Amino acid sequence: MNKLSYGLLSFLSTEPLTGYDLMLKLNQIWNTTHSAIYPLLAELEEKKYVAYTIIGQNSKPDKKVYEITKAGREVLRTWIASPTDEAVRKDEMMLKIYCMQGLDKLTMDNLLDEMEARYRAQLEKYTRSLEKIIASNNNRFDSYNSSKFGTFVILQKVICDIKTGISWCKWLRSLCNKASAIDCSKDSFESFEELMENYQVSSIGKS
Amino acid sequence: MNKLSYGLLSFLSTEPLTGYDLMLKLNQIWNTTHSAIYPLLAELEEKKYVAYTIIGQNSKPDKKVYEITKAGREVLRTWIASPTDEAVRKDEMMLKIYCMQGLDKLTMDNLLDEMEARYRAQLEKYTRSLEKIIASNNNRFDSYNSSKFGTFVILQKVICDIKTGISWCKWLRSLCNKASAIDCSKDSFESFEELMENYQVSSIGKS
DNA sequence: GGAGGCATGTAAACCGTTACATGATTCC
DNA sequence: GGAATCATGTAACGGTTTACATGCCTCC
Repeated sequence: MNKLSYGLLSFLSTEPLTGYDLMLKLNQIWNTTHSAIYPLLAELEEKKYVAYTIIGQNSKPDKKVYEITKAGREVLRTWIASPTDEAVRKDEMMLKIYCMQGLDKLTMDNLLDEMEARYRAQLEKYTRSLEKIIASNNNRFDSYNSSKFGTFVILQKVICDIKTGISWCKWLRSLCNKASAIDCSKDSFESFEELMENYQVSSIGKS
Repeated sequence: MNKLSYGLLSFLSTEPLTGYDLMLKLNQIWNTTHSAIYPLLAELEEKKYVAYTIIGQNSKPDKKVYEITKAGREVLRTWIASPTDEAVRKDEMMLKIYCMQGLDKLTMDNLLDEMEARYRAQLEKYTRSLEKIIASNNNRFDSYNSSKFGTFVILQKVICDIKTGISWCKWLRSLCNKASAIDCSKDSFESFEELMENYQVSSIGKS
């Protein structure tokens, strides 16, 4: 049972899904491919943590719709109570940004353009996902036990992270365009970090 | 030349470092282990992209301090101009949060506690790193071409992401403690996403 | 005495991605 | 006609992690 196996069980815990659906949904928060998913689903089925039903479709290939079993939910519960590993992050763009001191203005501008465009594409994609989730739930959740509530709160975070990314791109671009030196001790310095701090303390810190 | 190899060259582009140092620094933005780094450094040395000097230390093991070569910088430049892959994210905690609909209050509270504690530990660690960078640069950067400027701007983003995480934990906890239903269409709904949006449009969007 | 940090390295096991493979339909 | 979407699967390769291996120093 590797982490992706638990990821599959997690997503099956709220609704029955095909391997293909699992790939699409999981990819929103956990990078993976269908080639990794199909063999794991077969293993989970052998272990009786999931069961599938074959649905024949006309004009589309047959599909296997997987459901989690009681044994599967039990394994999930054990995993959730066990220690959690740190998040894995590997962002090639950040490595390139690290090199900025050695880059000419044009290359730097191109990098920032590419980065901001990517964030904007992601923002549109995830915003649409969130709108769908909210609409399919008729604009309300009875409690955190509602189905789709997990997706709802995760999408909120993902979207905020992307927006932070876009703001950061803008902030970085303005710093690169500056003719004068950057004085970090000066009060007027537009520190990205400080801006965020002011916001968060005043708006959420109190709750 | 895989991505980690370029990561090593990136970090060597600003200062000479040992394999051990590279592991510590890279880990701030790119999860890896020393076992992956040492063989790659040997390969980079064979290809003449890096060169090392052995430094004998008393009371500590000898170390190999690596420097990037002209050929290495050339490869870096080519890589930076080439297409960039999407970031890889694998966060086990998010998978567990996805399952929240099936969790009892106690398990949920424990998860949120664990998550917030982790974010706070990260915040302290990265804040210290940032302070060191700023202090070692005497509170100023002449331009984006300054050494350490890459680390400076990346740390700002990392810290903001962590702070967003902490705020999100608080927001989520308040939602879980709510007795009444959550109405997303209502004006008074504390949408995490909307809060962030208001902030970012007013403070940075204009620049 | 044991744990942890500094410092390097190898080997095996495991995991993940890419490419191969198939096939019908829809859209440009 | 070609590309994209739905839908499943396997095989080979490459990458990553864990464990093994060493050794000295410092701090508790």
